[in-house]
Amino acid sequence: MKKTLIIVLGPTGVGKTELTLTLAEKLQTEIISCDSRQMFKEMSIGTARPTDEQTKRVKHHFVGNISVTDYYSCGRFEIEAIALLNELFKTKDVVLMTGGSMLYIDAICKGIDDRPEVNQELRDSLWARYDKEGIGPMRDELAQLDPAYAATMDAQNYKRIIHALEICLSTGQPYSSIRQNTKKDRDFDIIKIGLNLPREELYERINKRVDIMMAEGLLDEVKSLYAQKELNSLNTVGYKELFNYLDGVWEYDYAVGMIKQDSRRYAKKQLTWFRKDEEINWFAPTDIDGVLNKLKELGIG
RNA sequence: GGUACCAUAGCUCAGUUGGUAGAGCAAAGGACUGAAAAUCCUUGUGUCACCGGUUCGAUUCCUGUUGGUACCA
Repeated sequence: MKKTLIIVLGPTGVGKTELTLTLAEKLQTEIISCDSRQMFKEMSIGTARPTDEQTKRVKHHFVGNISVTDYYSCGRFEIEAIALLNELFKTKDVVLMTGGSMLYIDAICKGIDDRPEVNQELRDSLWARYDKEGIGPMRDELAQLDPAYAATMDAQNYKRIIHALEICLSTGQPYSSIRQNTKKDRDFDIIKIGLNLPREELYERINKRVDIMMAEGLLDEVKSLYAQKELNSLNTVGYKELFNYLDGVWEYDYAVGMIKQDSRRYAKKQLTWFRKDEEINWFAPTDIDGVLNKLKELGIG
């Protein structure tokens, strides 16, 4: 029998965790988190990571399993999560995945090109160069090394330009020749369940959740990570704003307001991404019966 | 109560020597294959507070009203 991966996705704060837990209990299975920030063990409150009580109810994977100082990427996630899925499918017909990291979801559903991992020294030197001379000369160099990519690139997006240069320089090949963007076939079925709410309601939930995080001690969590604030893992909503507060750049109330605003923007960005995915079956986060009926219709449960 | 100043986009404000108006922020839309909770792009019609007057024409000038702010009582 063909195995099935059910992915519960949606914008931040919509209520994925609770619905997925209920599903996991009904389906007697485990949960793979697909969240690029809940993996970091030092970041708990600010990422709304599942509680100990919740992870006791159902076994979770990729939650608090690495450190903020570790390097990670969607490429690694593809390799590790697919390996885990193969393992879980030995004993289970259905496995759940949930999260809102769009690129990570794509890495599982469609796969991602094999690409050499970043050489940290090269990356550091390119960023030092960017700080010094700006993106112009680097864009020109990339256009020399990879005219095909340069023709389609976003000329303002320095982060992507620098990464393309990284690949060109470390492999000696044009970035576009490595970026094949071919879809990998999976030997399991995928069902996508999307959760959403009317925009206003979603934003209210997000705002309220930020207040709850603050009450739960997010500021202390952020203080304990202050020394590492330059790490990419901490370039994260909820953390970057409070670093500004701790640095005296922002007032406390303003910083908390900015966490809310940045969270709302993140949710909007996620919805933009998900909107074009026609495979998603959309439900309200409380509509567990609707989800179960849909799954039954598809032969699950 | 008196005097002065203010009232323009969701917010903060600019502006029109009288020819119906534009910035920042917010918000919305979008791109996106290895740092993705990142990074980047696009989008500004609103009874110019209300009533009346002057004028070919008023958001702009004038009278009054309402609301706000400051000072004086």
